[in-house]
This record gives sequence, structure tokens and C-alpha cells, in this order.
Amino acid sequence: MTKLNRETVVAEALNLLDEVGLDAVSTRQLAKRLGVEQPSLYWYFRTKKDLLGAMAQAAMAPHANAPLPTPEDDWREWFLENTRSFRRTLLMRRDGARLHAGSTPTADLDRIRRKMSFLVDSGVPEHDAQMAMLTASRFTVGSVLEEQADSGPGDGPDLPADMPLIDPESAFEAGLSLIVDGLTPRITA
Amino acid sequence: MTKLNRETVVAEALNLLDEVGLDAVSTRQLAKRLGVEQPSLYWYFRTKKDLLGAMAQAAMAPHANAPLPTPEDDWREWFLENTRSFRRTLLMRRDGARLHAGSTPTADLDRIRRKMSFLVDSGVPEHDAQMAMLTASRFTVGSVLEEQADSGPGDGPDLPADMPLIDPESAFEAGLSLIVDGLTPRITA
DNA sequence: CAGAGTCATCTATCAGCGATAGATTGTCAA
DNA sequence: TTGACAATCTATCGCTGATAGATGACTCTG
Repeated sequence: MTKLNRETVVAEALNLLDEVGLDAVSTRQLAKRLGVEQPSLYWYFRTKKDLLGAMAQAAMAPHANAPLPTPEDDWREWFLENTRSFRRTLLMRRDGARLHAGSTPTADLDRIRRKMSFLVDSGVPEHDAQMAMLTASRFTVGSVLEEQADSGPGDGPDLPADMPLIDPESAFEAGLSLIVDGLTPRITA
Repeated sequence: MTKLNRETVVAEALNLLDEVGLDAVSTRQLAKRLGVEQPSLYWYFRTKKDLLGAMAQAAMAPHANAPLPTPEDDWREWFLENTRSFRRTLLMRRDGARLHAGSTPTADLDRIRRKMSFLVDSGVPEHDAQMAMLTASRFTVGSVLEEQADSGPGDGPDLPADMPLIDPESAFEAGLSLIVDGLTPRITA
């Protein structure tokens, strides 16, 4: 048996997550997949919450490792794309938004500061830049949370034809535009 | 023993929620408080998810029963106040946002339509009105979710003095302003 | 080479959970 | 008085996260 380690456990936990959903991720199912007994996992993680935290961090890696903006970038386009990247990453995993929201994310402060600096250098007042980043991120989490909400059988209440059930991506783009359009007139440059 | 009923169970469940938090709400604890054995609850609720759904609906009653806008209202002021009411209601209960997000809310379609009509009558294009309502509600859920995130001991990572930890209400108001400001220039009236 | 130490895993077990089956009681109607 | 139905009970199931403590397997030291 190839030896276990934190990364292997997290990787397999994310596979399990994708297959069965967050509520069905149990230490026993995970151990079974790893060919190991359930208490062995506790050598690598003090609690299941710790495991879920590590899973959340790993799941967000694509967004956390995406390139930072360069001074030539258009702030508006960058802000849109950055928020879309966040959303795409949440959508990559089943229940990605719940997993993310349930963890206490160890934010990469340096990364955030670089993004903020870029916006400030582009003419966005610091306070507005901070609020816009926060707003977009919370809006995104709220959106994906809803988009990924369990659509089990007998779930959806009657949809009246007169309010025609918007597609999640369009709704996200519309909200994102609203936020960016609210930010735009505050530019000083 | 005064007889049990759905409402009593839900009311006591919400009390329990406030005391111990969502993760610790169990049918056994709830039954104990009601002076009843645990399986008895299953007479009133088919599953625990059903109970949580009823709890969510009851918890949102203050917002769901708030007065609708009148034609004299200023749409901007009303939109702000409506979103604040939603936030306040989520904040009234411990883990209110998680409880709400975890349920499949049986939206009161007629209420929503009346709000939409008000906005449209105030000059907001229908599509923009719909997107703005959605955006504000998702932003609010995302915000309160974060605000209510378990702040157990040893939770908060080091806060550097240079990014000074914004207060939740101000951040919410700033984001809400951004959304309304994005909507404003789309008015046709 | 012997022994000590420590890493990683195991077995066994705990208390708690949501849920179901089926017996039992209480109340009201025919 | 009997029968039906509503509401609750007892007993139990399989599952969960977590802990204690034994065991095997390396590795380093003398």
C-alpha cells in the first residue's frame, strides 16, 4: 500500500465529494476508498472540520493560483474576469460553494493586497475597491450556493410560465454588471 | 401535557437553534425540551429536513409579512429598506443565513410579483428589476452567511493592522449602495 | 547487532444521530 | 360498547465522528 499523506487524503476526499455530495462525505467512506481503516484519518486531521477546511482550500486552488493583474490590464475587465474565476472555481466541485462557505478560509492577504493595489492604481478609491471586492465575492458565493442547491426529486415548486426561470449564468452576469456599473462612476482617474 | 402541534414544535426548535446553533439542533434535544420522546416528532415532520424547512419559513416570517410598497414610495429608498429587512430577519436567528440557504424556500410568488410591479411602475425596466432583486438577495445571503460564520476560539487568523477589519453593517451598506447605484442609471422614467 | 523511539496504522469501542416498526393509550362517534 | 383514529410510546437499526490503546514497521544510537 502506497503510504498515505495529507494531500492524498484531501484529493480522494474531493473525488468522494464530487461523487456523493457534501452531506454524504463520511470519514468511513473516505477511508474505504483509501484502503485504510477509518481512525487512521485522524492521524492526518484532528477533526473532520479540519479535513473539510483542507478540502476547501485545495478546491479553491485554481482561483488562488490564477495570475495577478498587471498594470496594463483594464480594471473593469479584470474585475469581471476575477469574479468569474471565483465563480468558476466554486462550480468545479459539487457543493463547492457550501464547502467554501463552511470553512474559515485562510485568505492569502498578500494576494488580496496586490489586487487592491492594482485597483487603486487604476483610479479606484481604496475604500470603494475594498467594498467592491467584498460585494462581488459575497454575491458570488450567494449565487453559486443557490445554483448548487440540492435539486432532488419533488423539490422545485410549480414554476409559473409568466416568470420564466432565468439561467444561472445570465443572472450572475447581470448581477456582476450591476456591481461594476455601481463602481464605475466612483473612479477618480 | 399540553398537546403538541406543528407550530409548537417549530417554535421550540427555533429556541433551541438560538441556544445551541444549527449543528447542535437534534431531534433528541428538541424532543427533550418538548417533554416528549424523540420519535414523536416524526408524527409532525416526515424528515428532519422538513422540520428545518418549516423552521426556515417561520424564521423568515418578519420579512415575509412586512408591508408591501405603495405607489408613493421612492423606489430607491424602498429597495434599500427591503434588502435591509431581509438582512435583519436573517440576523434575528442564530445561523439564520445557513438555515435559510439550506432550505428550498417556498417563495411567495404573488409578493414577489407585487414588488416587481412596483419597481416597473417606478420606471425600472422589468429585466433589470428582476436582476437587481436577485442580486441584492444573493449578496445579502452571502454577507450574513459570513457575518454569522462560527467564530469559535482560535478561529480568526492574525489580523494585520493595515487592513483594519471592516464592520459587517458598513460593508453591507456599501455593497447595497453599489448595487442600487448600478441600477439607478437604467431607469427610464 | 540490540534496543529505543517514533511514525503510522490497527482493533475495539463510545456516545450520539436520523429514522422505522409496531405496540399502546386516549378520545370521540356510532 | 365497540370501533376507529390520532398521538404517543418502546425498542431498535445502521450510521456517524471521535478516542484509547495495542501493534507493527522502520530508523537511529550505542
